[in-house]
Amino acid sequence: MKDIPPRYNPKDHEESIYSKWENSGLFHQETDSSKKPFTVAIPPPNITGILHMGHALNNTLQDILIRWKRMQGNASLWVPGTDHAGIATQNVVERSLREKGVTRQMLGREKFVDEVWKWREEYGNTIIMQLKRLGASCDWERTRFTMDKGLSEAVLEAFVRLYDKGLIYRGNYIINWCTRCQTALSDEEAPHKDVEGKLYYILYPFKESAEGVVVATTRPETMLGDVAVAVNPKDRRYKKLIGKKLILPIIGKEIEIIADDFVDKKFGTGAVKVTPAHDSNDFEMSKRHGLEPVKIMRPDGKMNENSVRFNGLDRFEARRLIVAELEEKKLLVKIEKHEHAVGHCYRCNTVIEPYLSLQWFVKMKPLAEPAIEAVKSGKIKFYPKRWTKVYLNWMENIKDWCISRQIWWGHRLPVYYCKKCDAVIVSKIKPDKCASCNSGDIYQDEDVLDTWFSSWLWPFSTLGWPEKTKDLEYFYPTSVLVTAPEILFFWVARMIMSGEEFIKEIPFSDVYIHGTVRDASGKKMSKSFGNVIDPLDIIDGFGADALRFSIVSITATGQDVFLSKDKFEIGRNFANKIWNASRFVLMNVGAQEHKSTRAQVKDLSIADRWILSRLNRTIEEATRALKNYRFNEAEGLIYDFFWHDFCDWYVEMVKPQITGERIGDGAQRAEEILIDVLENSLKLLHPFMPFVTEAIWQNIKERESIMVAVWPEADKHYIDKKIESDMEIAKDIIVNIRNIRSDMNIPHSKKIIVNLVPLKQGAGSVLADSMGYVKNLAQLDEIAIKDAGFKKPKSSLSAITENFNIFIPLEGVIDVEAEKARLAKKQDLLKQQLVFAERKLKDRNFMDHAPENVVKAEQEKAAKIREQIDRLGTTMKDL
RNA sequence: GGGCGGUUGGCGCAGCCUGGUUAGCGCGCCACGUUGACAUCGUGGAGGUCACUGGUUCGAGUCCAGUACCGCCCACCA
Repeated sequence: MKDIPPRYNPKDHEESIYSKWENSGLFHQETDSSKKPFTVAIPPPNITGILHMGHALNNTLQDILIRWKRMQGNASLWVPGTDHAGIATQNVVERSLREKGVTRQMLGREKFVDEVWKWREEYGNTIIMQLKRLGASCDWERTRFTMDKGLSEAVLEAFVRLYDKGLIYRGNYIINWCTRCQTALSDEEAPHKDVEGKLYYILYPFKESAEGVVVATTRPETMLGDVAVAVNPKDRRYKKLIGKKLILPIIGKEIEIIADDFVDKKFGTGAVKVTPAHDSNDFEMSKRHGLEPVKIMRPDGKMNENSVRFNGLDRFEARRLIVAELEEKKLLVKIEKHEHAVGHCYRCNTVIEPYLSLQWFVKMKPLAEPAIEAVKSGKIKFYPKRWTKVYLNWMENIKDWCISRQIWWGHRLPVYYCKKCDAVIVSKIKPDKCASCNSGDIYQDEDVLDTWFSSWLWPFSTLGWPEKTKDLEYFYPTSVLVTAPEILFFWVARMIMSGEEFIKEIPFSDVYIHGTVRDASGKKMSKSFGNVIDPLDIIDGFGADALRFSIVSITATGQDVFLSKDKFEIGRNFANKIWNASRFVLMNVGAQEHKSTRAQVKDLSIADRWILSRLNRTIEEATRALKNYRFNEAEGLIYDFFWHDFCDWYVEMVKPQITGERIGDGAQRAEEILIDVLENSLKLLHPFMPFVTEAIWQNIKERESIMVAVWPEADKHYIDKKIESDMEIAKDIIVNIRNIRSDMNIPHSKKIIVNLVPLKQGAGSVLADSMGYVKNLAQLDEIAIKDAGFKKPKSSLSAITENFNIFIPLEGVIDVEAEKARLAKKQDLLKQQLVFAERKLKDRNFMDHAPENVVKAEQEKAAKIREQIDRLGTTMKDL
């Protein structure tokens, strides 16, 4: 047979195997009416992204499903692609321009966008290349990008349809404003973080007297934009003050005390300053009371002309100075420490400013209804199902979605305005003239859409929508979405809404949500923490299969994953084990043609029947686990079977037949079964460890790829509980004998004799078939089953199992007298230890003063020593 | 404020959905081993009152209720 090195070196195989796969076209999937489709749309990574462990986990799981289904004979399609990631990408390109001393404003919109495209040509496919190293079997011919022509078309179509339905509107509202990115953000893009802040109590004096009302605020600088002070109408303290006038400090403006139910009597002083342009509650209040908002800040976070002498100062600097000024004027009553949640930009972590601004929104309630129903009715299922509640809770409290962004990289809103009459025209293409006044002076809205406005169309836009394509017809809805919990609201929920809205059909029936990848201490892996384990380093050092296997092995359904580098040794070692077990099989039996016809069950040995039972049980259970997205369970079952059943036991059992004398026709059958079990194991392993299984497969069958081998089906009549438990009896005896050998230091080369006395009716005949294996694996000279009257021979050790009493005469095997002496010496030593321990336990001083647990430990120690002494005593008597 | 997850040998985790042999796995530890697949290995061993309290049950690591600690997510009390 071929020369197979005794170590699996991933570097020798991965690259060539992957390019073979790519060239073979096996990743590509066309519509095929003879097959059932299985479709997965990749969560498109950002073009700025580089592969991290989260991606590695996410894509490994998808690849497992895709490869498994492909082997099961489905038309298995994995649609890959990338996301243009508006703000993130714009930031990255701006940063690299800045290094050359260029700002985007210097370039102007058009040139800047050109720069971004150039950047994306150069770096935007990095992550795609990295996915290939992981072994991802995506249909690369179908790679999509959210800014592609087709997908952009889908975005415009979606916008126009929603607008025509009245589900998109424009308006002045308080939105989340990032002063660094200088754009509006959706609520999801401005996650709240707990911050240790301060609560400032400020006196607003009455118009007529130095007395006044104290208000509490966390953002004192916003007082410059105050238009009122509000109290709860039921608050006795303030009831009679309602309608009175106050003088707004610093500004000197007159403001009124108003009454509003929103105000919480118990918080702060029960009086709240009203700043409609910089707080959403205040904005709502101002609408109720007909108050005009006053903006005091510019988009860059600096104070504006309404801020009198603070004009031009940064908001936090202004805060500091205003507090100082209030203190000086004795208007600052007190400052309290105050922990509260503050929004932060999800891209740059800048503190979000609630900001009054004219933006575009999607009305979400009508879209949410069918999406809620889809999950409630069970049409869409979450795995694990606890996410259902999280999803429903969010959907039922959904708020309108701010979709306009004040950046340049992205899909420009298909909205046009007439310069002459201010008419708003929403259209996929620029209209020639205004529909209402016929003017040709028309310009397009400057804003672009939220990145997620294109991603939410992903499951169908990638299949050609809005065109009615064959692909869409055949592959949609997709089968399962595999994703991380972080983007449940951003993406998963919105895709369900868009699917229902635009296709009238759910985008996927299953949502598998895996855990977050964290480091060993539980922190999220991120570049800024410096705790990143680079998947490519792991692939270089351990191999892609090792990375895949290990990351799945430590992923219980939906649990977070705690990673450290040494975990990848599990996968590397296993890949090597697979390689070497295969090497053994191929070197010994590979030369002959594998016959698929199996011998009749009755002709098989007990070992053969046992391994076939275990194999078929494993096939059955692993397949069921995969069906339920229990990846680590499936993998664990296959691992245990392959390593602990096949390698540890079966291979060892048949070794003498294979490598030795080849007695009888058992050898031939064992060879057939060896290769059969090996092939089936490789198939089971392939979705998890594609490279090593393919490398071995190519050694067995030169042409065909294991990718398209048929996934094994469990043949139930091989599954035999009786055989399995019979084998356990034999294994138990072997382990007990080995145990005695180990205890007595009997070398492997020393053959011994064993007598078995059955303890149960029929135990002897059950064992009859496996006597040979016991003899062989326990290195025995002779093994005999004796009857119940059998007398324990002199100088022998015994062990009791459930079914047998095992006697091993040791006369002539070891020097009995010397062994007795050795054990006696050991016993003496223990006895001495016991004396010390007991002395301690009788020591008044110790017993009275030592802590309870120490005393207990001491007692346990003594008990253990006593037990050991007894055991040695029995052994010595037996000898 | 609401919701969710975790707590199992020295360490990292399965097992809980579907209650029932002796609670598994990997690492680490101890002893032995170069028996022609594999030292990225083999054989054997030590090590666990399954966080706590109560309940359901013939039987609970597994189901129910509560407590404690750790972690995550959501939320406009300024």
